[in-house]
Formats: sequence, structure tokens, C-alpha cells
Amino acid sequence: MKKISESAVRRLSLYLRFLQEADAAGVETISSGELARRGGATSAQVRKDLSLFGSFGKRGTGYSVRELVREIRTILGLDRTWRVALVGAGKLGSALFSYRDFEARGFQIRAVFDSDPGKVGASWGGLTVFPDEEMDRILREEKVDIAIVAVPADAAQGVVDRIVRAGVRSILNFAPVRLRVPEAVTLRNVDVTLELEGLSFGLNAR
Amino acid sequence: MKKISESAVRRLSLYLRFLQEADAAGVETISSGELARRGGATSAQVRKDLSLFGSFGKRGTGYSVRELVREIRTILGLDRTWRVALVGAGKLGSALFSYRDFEARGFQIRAVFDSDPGKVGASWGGLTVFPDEEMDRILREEKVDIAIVAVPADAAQGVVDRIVRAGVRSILNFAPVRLRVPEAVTLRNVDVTLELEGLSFGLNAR
DNA sequence: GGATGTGAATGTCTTCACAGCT
DNA sequence: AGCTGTGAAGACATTCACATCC
Repeated sequence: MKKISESAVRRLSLYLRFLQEADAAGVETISSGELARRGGATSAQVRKDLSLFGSFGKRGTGYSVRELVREIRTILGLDRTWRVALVGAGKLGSALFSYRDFEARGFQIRAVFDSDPGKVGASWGGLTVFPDEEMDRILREEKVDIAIVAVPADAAQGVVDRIVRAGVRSILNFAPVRLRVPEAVTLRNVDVTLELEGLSFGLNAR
Repeated sequence: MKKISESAVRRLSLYLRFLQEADAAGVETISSGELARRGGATSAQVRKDLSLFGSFGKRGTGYSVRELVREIRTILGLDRTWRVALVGAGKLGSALFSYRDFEARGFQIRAVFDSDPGKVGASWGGLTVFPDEEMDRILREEKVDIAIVAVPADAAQGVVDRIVRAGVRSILNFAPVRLRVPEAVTLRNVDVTLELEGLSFGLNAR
């Protein structure tokens, strides 16, 4: 299969969001132009992105909203649920945990971990917070697909090493640090400081 | 001046992080190769990125860590403090507020807002949480440079419109929604759902 | 000798523009 | 006539490779 760029995947997610709104609003058909307007792209871009995966439109008419929703969900792997673990039960972890939009999109949090004995044993919406030492066992038992890392920067690499050893292949990291993972593991970073510094650059350059 | 890509700016931030660690560890000189290894790039990339802004190295030797830290800080606008407002005093807002690493990097939170009367009036580390209605006045009084939006998706566009009207030109948005802002305003998005969906795509494609 | 700075070459992503289908 | 699907062109970003300087 062709190599798909990260930005193309990101745009597909955005298209999907808008398409789901449109579907809920009863819209049946949509053109690449309309989709582009709301997805933050050009119409050619939309068509190119979709054409990477197939021919979903009708010439002269556009795309069936319903059908395109189904197609993109399949492409992105959102036609199933993913089993997620949250590592780090601090303020950020808590905010992520209670952000129930994930659940709605098929990301189920199955386990929560923390290294702080003061937090271990607490009950989080039916889940018990487990100590880091139990990670290997539980990640395997729960067949976790994706781990979210929300620990301080200096603890992140150790945590990630554990996660990798437990066989988890996808990691979303919130710690502001560059982590090393094996080739076979996919790592994404959400780095708020980096974003702020980007804004700083933009403000500075005027 | 040349146009600088967003990814180049992001890499500069990463280089800076490592350089500051190295500086703290007493390292005086560093080569593009070493910097690349830790910054997640190639040596040619490092040199190219830096050359966009000047010639900071010595041939045969490398770069002075101390000097390069100073240069990159200047380039990114981190040689000053930026005045930040936080809009949304929910769990995410609270997590961001207590994340004191921002402060250390020159991003000072000067005001907090929320639309919930139950939260308005609370004291957050010396700051009073103000109602949305006061945003226009306070953003101007406090000369806020950057607004962080941490409100639910359906409230985000309204909040952003207010922020823009108050003259703030840089916004970091955490709501999972595509916002419209005028050309002159810089908007960055941190969209956790999008990142998870990206990981889903990666897992799915095997 | 060793590492920078940078044109040239390569690779990747986006936009153009139009043939082809409905 | 209208809108998709897609090669070709163009823009942009990365990597190569080497002359240049410390």
C-alpha cells in the first residue's frame, strides 16, 4: 500500500468530524469544495486525500455523507474500540480521564497507573489505580493497544520503557521530552510548551 | 526575511531544550551531529535550520552551547516574558494552570476565566477566576499576548471571538473543533482526539 | 583534521487543470 | 452542466556532498 502522510491522516479526522455533524443534521450529499471549506483544506486536497483509499464519490454529484462517514471510519480504524491505558494519575491524567469524548470515539480507558503510593488504590470511575510495578502484567491482561503517558518529564522514559516491554505498540506522550522507542512502536507527542514557543516565535517575528 | 516553516520552529525548540540541559551539565561546545542525535533530526537539518537565522558555529569545532542557547532564545522570542490568559477553569484548565513549567519558560498566566458562576470568584494561586463577560476589559488591561482556550467544544468559537475582539493575536486551542479566526490571528490546536485517531490509523494499517 | 554553511539534488506534499463519468 | 479522480506541474522540505574556514 502507498505511504500515507501524517498530515493526510489528520485531515481525514477533520473531514470525519464535519461529516458526522452534517450527517446528524440530515445532509445526504456533499461536494469536495464544501468539505474542504470546513475541513481547512482545498477541494483538490480533499479529493486527493480520499483517492488514496478509493473512489467514494459520484461525478457530477459529490459524496454520500453517510457512506463517506463509514469509509473514513474504516480507514482510520474507528469502526472498533481500542483499549487504552492511562499512565500518570496527576492533574493532567485526571483531566484526560474525565474527558469522556474519547469513549464516544471508541477509545476505552481500561487501566490507570501511578507511581505515587498515595494515589494507588484510589477508585477512578470504577477502575482502581494500580502501581507502576503492575503495569507489565495488567497491560498484557487487558490487551491494551494504546498507552497515554501523563507523567513528569523525568519519569517519562522509564515509564515508556515499561510500556514497550509489555508489548504496547502505540504511545501518546504528554511529557515535554523526546523519548526513545524501538522502530516498531509508534510514538506521538503532545507538547504544550512547544506549541507556546511556536506562538512566541510568531509574535516575536513582527 | 525568509519564510520559516513550522517544523523548523518546532525543531529549534527541541534543540533549545537539549542545549539547556547540556549547558546545565557544563558542556561548552557541541557539533551539529550531536545536537541532531538528541533533537531527532540529521546533522544537515540542524545546520540548515540554524543557517536560516545566521552563522553561529565555528568550522572544525562546532557551536558554543552557551551562545547557541542565547541565539535560539532570541529567535524564538523567549528572551522576554509573555502574558498569558487561561480561558476555562475546568479540569484541563486546572492541569494547565498548575503546570508550572510554563512559568519557567517565560509564559506567565495573568488571568483566568470561566463561564460557570460556581467557579467565578475562586482564587487560583493568587488570581481570581473572572467571568467571561470581563474578558474584554481584563485581556486589554493585562496586555495579554496569548490566550489558552480550555473550554468545551461547543463553547470554543464564542470564546475565541471574544478573545479576538479584545485584540489578542495568538491563541492555543484545546477544544476539539476547527475554529475560525481572522487572518491576523495565529491559532494553534492541541487536539488529543486527533492524535488518538492517528494512532488508531497506524495500528489499523498492519 | 574536523565541522560548518550552503548550493544542488532529491524527495515529499500541494495545487492545477482537465479528461471522464453521471 | 457539474463534480470527481488523477497525471503533471509547482512549491516546499530534506538530504547530499563539498568547498571553506578554524
